[in-house]
Amino acid sequence: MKPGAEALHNKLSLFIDFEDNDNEALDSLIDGPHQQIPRGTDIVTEGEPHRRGHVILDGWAASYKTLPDGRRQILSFLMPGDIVGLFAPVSAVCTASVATLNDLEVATFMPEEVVTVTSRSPRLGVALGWAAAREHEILAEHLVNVGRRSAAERVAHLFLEFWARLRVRGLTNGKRFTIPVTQTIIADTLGLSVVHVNRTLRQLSNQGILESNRDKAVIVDLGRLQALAGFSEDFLLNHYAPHTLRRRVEALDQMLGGAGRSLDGDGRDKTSQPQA
Amino acid sequence: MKPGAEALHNKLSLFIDFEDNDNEALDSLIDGPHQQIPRGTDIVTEGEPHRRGHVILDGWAASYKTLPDGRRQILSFLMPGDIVGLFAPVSAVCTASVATLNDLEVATFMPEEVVTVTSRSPRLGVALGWAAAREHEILAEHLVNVGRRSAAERVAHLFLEFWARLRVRGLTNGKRFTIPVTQTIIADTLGLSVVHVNRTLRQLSNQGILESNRDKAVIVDLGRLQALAGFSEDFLLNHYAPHTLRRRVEALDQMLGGAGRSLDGDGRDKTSQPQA
DNA sequence: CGTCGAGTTGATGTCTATCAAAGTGAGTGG
DNA sequence: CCACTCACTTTGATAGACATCAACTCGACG
Repeated sequence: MKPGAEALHNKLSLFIDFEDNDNEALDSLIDGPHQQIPRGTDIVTEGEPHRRGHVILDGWAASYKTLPDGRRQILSFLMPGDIVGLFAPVSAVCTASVATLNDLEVATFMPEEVVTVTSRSPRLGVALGWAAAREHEILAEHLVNVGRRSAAERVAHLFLEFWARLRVRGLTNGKRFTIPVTQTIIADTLGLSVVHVNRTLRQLSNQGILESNRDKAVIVDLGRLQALAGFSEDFLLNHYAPHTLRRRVEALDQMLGGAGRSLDGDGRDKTSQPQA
Repeated sequence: MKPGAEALHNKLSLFIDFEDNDNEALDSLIDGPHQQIPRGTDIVTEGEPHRRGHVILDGWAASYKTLPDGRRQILSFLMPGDIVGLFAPVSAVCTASVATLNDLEVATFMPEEVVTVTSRSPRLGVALGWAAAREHEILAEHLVNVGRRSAAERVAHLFLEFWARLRVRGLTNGKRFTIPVTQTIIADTLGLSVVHVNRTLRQLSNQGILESNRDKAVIVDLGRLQALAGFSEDFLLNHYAPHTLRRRVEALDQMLGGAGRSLDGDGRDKTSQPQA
């Protein structure tokens, strides 16, 4: 497997056990032309029609919306293994922009290739749908964050999200990880001012909870960070309970294959605990 | 067509021109057992496994998340024609609750019926996927709202959203419409306190822009309300430009038709995930 | 007629924004 | 090798938006 595809593979492994033809199908998404994109570039622009899709192989990007007066809200972060424009054709034009946060390496694909991929490997299609669903989850969690949490809680939660997402892809080094994210960007994610993000970060650092700068972050005291964030077990579960998820996939496989088998009893398996 | 299904039909008409078998397929979603649910009931509970799906025929509901200490964030509103649990099987347990805001009439369906429906009418499946994608859009818009707008802007935007969504379904009476929404609920939607929502609403009323109470709202000065909200044309477009959307559907129809089989590209994959 | 949900209003407090400016550190060019 | 810039972080002072606390009104309801 190509090195850059590993993160994507790791991520999707949460949902399905890969078989040969899944791998082949997946490869067809990342076999397209690769591209190096310098930091600070918009690879998607709000209001413009959709172009090619991108699989992020290395680097980070962020999707965002801007208001006429320049205020900006970041919606989500895209990291290695994430896919931009997966279901692009669903809307006429892009509804948000996507900007690179550091130098990015991507594989590009044509929108219709998604159809090809899912027809070659329906199971992979399902996994991709799941991945999209999780993005929806994360968006919802961001809304809670911004709507109902204090600055410190928001920051704590965001860093835990980074950590969790990178971990799943095998991109962390214990409690240390790389984040190409300035305080300005954090501010635009959390609906705060840069100054206040700075003070909050400083406070977390002084309290021996979290160290961070533009390049990297170190979780010094995980327990207190989680306590601060009120990091919900459910959220963790979605990230760390592949077995639960795998069972769901099997159930759905049946649905797709048998088109009408009963699903009774599905979902009763909320048993397994997140293994942090 | 059953009366309660009209809103759903209207909504989906934005995406496809209905044909006979589409109608039949759609009917199978609402032919299931109907139910009357009193106001203030949770029809879905965060953390519990998924049960049946619901098509809302009459009344409103809201999906929300709560924090351990009781703070609450409403994620989205569900009105007649909206579907709860459309793609439920994608996650093991519900990640948000759904509560009724007034007495609700719903049709219920089993999760696997979605598969049946989309296989009987792939075009309808696509339309359902589209609808889900739009919900994703609305969620993103809520995030911008809460993260980067002032109280007055948030309120203005929310009421314009209500108006737009109801209009599409033929549920408005000019600039007057029914909303079973208390100020407490608005507060939990916008990340504000009840008191401040009240003052903001009062201010809008005093300025002759918007009149509202628990039952209904009247847009008195649409121009100023839109100006206040910075209501983007894009957002409107997504709600009012069926022709654009229709063209996209045709394009996708071709993709689906060309690439092969009915179920592989089934609508489910085209979504960025169901509401809640 | 008392209770209850909802809306309203005033007084007070605080979290966070805004304004302003200085400090760091990597990278550039002379 | 040393200015010098640029992007980013940090810190102080001040202001404002919104939260919180508390109390009152009003209509619906049993």
